[in-house]
Amino acid sequence: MANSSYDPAQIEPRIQAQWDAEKAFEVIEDPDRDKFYCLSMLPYPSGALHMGHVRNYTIGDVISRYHRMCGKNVLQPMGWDAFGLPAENAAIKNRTAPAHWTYRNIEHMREQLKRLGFAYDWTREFATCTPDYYRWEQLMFTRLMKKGLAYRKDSEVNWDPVDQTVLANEQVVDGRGWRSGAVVERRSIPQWFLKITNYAEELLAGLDELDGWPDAVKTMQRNWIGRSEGCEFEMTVCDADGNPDPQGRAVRVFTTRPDTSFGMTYAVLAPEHELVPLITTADQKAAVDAFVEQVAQSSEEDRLSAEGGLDKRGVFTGAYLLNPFTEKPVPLYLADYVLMGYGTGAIMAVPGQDQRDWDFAQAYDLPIIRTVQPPEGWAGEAWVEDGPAINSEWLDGLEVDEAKEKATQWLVERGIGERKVNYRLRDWGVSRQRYWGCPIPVIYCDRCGAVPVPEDDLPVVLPEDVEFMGVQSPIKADPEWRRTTCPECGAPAERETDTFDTFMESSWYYARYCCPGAEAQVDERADYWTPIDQYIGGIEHAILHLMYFRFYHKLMRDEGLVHSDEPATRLLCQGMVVADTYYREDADGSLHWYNPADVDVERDDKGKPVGATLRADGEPVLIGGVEKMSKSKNNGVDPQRMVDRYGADTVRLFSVSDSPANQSLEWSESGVEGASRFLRRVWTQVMDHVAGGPCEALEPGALNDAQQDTRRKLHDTIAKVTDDIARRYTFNTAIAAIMELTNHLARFDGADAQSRAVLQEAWSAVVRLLAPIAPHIAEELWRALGGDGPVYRAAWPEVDESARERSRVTLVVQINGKLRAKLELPPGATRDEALEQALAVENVQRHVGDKTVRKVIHVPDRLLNIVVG
RNA sequence: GCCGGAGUGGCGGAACUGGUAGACGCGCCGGACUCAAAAUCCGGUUCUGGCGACAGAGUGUGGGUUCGAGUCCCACCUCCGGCACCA
Repeated sequence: MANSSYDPAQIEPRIQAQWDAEKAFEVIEDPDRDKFYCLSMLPYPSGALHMGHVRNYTIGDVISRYHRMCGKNVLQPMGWDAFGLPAENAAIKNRTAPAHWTYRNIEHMREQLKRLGFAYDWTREFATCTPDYYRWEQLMFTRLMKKGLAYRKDSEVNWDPVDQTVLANEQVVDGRGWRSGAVVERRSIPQWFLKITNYAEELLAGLDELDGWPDAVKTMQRNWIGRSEGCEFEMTVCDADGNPDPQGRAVRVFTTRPDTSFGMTYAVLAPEHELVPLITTADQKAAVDAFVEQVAQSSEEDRLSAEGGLDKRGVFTGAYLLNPFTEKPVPLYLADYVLMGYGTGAIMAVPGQDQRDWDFAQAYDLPIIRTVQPPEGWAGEAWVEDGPAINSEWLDGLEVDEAKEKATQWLVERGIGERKVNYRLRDWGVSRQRYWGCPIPVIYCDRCGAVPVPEDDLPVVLPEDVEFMGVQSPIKADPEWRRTTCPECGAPAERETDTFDTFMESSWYYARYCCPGAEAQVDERADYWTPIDQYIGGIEHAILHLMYFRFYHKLMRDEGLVHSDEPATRLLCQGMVVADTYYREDADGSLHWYNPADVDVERDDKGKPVGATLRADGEPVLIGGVEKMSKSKNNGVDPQRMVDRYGADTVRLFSVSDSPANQSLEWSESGVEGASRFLRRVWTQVMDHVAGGPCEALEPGALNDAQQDTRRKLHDTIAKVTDDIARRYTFNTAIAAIMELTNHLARFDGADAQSRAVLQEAWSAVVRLLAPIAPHIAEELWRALGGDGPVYRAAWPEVDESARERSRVTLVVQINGKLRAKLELPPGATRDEALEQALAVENVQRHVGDKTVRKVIHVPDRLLNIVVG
């Protein structure tokens, strides 16, 4: 094999077959070794891999292979998030069953992953749409029902009145059903929820312990949970004169600013509030009914588009509430800016201290009383910052924090209210009115109500061999599937036909990988592997998936299934893959997008792009800038084509070489060629070295300067690459350092025996440093260098600190902070020695001239700054 | 509006703890090899002036701290991401 040229198409499948034969990446629990669980978020089997997958899985594979070489017992599994709406859409389009489409895609994508050489333990693979998997989440759900952590309540859905079906949000296009084109209605139907809010405090507090998670993700989750402290108190309904409601009704409000209560000039109920029909006065009934109807009609989108809330709408109920602080009545309104889903669905309004209340008060001509003194010259509207209380009787003069505390105590002591913590987080609605999902294991009996399917009757299997037309779920359309008997009373009953949100499957898959075949959701093997040591996935999952995943881990912990509090200790969110876009504009203004692979770019003589033409017709196209790879901008690059053309190692190398893992990666064909060129150079250089025959043993004490320099460079590089991969996730700088070293080795002229020994040490290290990133070529070169066993099992190179010691260091000489000279000195030079040497340099003398040296800053072995003036 | 993150050559990016700004790669320019081209190899490449040694300027803008600032502080501008009437 001496000097054959680098041919990835020939090498890579052969190496992959070898790994398969050796069962190279199959692992079992081993209590005597440190484990490392490295997990990339599992893919949805959409049909083919895209570059985002390649980048995600390459990052995971680099980390996995690195830790394996460091001697860890590494688990890196892979599977399929196989339920979901796209399968239903594809089923309609291709006239096949969703299951068939899904399994076929899995077959294809598995082959693609294998062709990329990822070190997965394929014996642990599963698809979440199989009963062997989802039966366990059905079991967990029935247990949660019994614990009261799963409950049913009415909630709104999108209803297509023509197709008579519920639509997912993605199926609503401009307020109309995607198939029927009918205007979508809001309908309230009973749905299942999991009480994630019971865990709000723990989910929030746990973030403080997750040192290995990006701050961005933790911040987003904190905001999403949205904890706020305040108090809830009651106000009695009354008339304009303060005479109490004969029925003794009262309204509870939540506020974070009890200190401002003396400035309450009105109060507001959400339009959906249960008291609305009960307390509205006869003369206001017509107006209130009209308003409630108007709000109900306006879709979610309308309410969202009125964001920022300039147009706050409302109506007077005719009723009043008695402000306990002033014992005076304030008018009670309905308004669309008060949400039923947060707090109590009712607020006290203090326009002086709340901008929304200010806006509403202006629009409805309500009085404004300031209760916090704004600073001098304040010309704004509501004042929401700190300041002394005013117009507040016994609170006057107190700062906000003191006044809050005093007002709260006052409410508590009188039994009017209590301290209360509220969360923005809502319970997790898990019902989906779709077919292709895990059936919710519930039976409805007229007598017994909603009954969980008994554990022995699980799983409730979703039929896979179905006709799917897209109008209605086949299990909803099939009365036979629904029909059953009540497990409690034996009377005829019906099954739930809704299925779970697919986030349910992806909330616990990581634990199932640990224990294939377990006769429980997970078994004790999960305690060996979890928590995940390194989790990798896109930032788009920062909130939903990563919150449900943490929640579900705690649910499993509380069922005694796992014994840690958090599912993953380190999280890396990789950046997106982006690419140039090119387009033409038609006469009618519509844009046509052209794939970067079909476009030639023209540049000026500085290399700046000045135009682009479509290769097919030679006519110009416009440059549209860099965007996330997408179908709509036609700037996607097919990984398969890249692997076919350049090989898996090149694709892997490029996908981590051009930017840090957590930043976006700009795809460029010439960059890929650069990666390919680098691998070919390494190949040629190693093979040239190997062609020189066996090397004698290295004698570190007997090396000349050039040989020592090379060893220093080598061991500096090993240290840097190790730190970059293990700690910093900066594979780009790791690769740059390896390239620098190979450039150095190419110039290292060594035909004598010790030079060849240095080169042998160096190449053997370079090949191992590259092995996590480009494992196939590394395997081949490792063998050529006479390495022991396969490179994936070889030991990660160790740093020889003695090789890094320097006989000369570069001392930078500055005059008044400006670089004027560089000195090569032995390490450890004193300030005076350095100064003497520096002043001997002509350029330094020239800049010092006859000026006085006022100060000398000396950073040993690094820098000397001479301050003159 | 609120909360994050980021602005550095022609481009992607490097500079990790306040100490040589521009590593590495791409692109571009020049050269070698070749009948020629591709591939490969060698050299150059922040801007301005100079044959050069060198000098001046330079990390979004304006201030500040410091012997020294891409890095720290203050104010502002722009872009990206998240949340969006959460009382």
